[in-house]
Amino acid sequence: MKLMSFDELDVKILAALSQDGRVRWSALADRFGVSAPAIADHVRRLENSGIITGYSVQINAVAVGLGLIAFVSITLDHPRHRADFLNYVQHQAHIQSCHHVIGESDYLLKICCASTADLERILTEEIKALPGIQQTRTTIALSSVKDTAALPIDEPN
Amino acid sequence: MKLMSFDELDVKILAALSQDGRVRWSALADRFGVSAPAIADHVRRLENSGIITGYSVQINAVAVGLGLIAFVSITLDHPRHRADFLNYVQHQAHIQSCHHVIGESDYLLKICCASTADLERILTEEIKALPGIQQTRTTIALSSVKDTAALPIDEPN
DNA sequence: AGTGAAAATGGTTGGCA
DNA sequence: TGCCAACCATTTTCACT
Repeated sequence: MKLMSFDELDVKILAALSQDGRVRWSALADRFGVSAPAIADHVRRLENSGIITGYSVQINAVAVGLGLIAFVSITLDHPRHRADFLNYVQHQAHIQSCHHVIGESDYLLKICCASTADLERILTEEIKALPGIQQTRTTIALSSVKDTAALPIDEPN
Repeated sequence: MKLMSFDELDVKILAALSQDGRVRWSALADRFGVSAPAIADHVRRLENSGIITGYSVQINAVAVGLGLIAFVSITLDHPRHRADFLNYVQHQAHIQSCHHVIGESDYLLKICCASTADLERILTEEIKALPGIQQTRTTIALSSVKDTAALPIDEPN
């Protein structure tokens, strides 16, 4: 993973791939007025430099029965419990994100699950059963106005 | 967008595409013991039924200078201002998510930006300038332990 | 639904500007 | 770095089960 400077074409490619991660190199080549191998070169470089970390599909969570989103603020009572906690977080697929935050609590988790019963199990049997959890505060989302992982990268002209 | 039941192969495909959104149909065909057209058929059906909503690239936010994440809780002082607020949220690329929540505040935003100066501008010039914002509370993320959009879909055996 | 083979499209490699 | 052209791989279509 080496340092890299990106040019305008790289930014255009990142913006385009954010919208359609399976777009053909040839389509981008036509759109940006270069050849397909040129696009492939840029993409390879973005991948090798660690700027592009992967590709994924976007799935309608409600349609697959995973429509409940909850945010859980967690305060740990001692730094000694941090490693176990982080290990737990990394291994649970229903924990979509975990941010170390500054302020009232230590960590903010976003949990994606099927139902309130499911959430209840995660909170009581998993999270509160971990060592060193001093306090949790759970906020349930009534609806998702917007929920994307896309970065604010604008396509240059 | 019609109702659809999914079988085991669909679940396998969704799990595989979550890990690699650009994987070749032929590779999935080999892995799951079916033909490439069979994979293509399933994927097309998942797309047409609205279960797959798109594909995207995963980008290292820090590497492109967008390493500051903040969570902003917002309380609106009157439902009349809701439409304007939601419209604002939809049109700002740096607002990655907005959930209508139950509890102390009305909405929880996740903001992705370049710096504290950038965040300051967003908060004071954009958000607090909107009509009907009664209260905001901002939490800055020190680090992201985990941050994925992947749904908890396990690959069946 | 799924298959297999043919036709079409797209990707990759290597020589060169 | 980028292009072109040829070669190779993949996707798509279609008749059939």
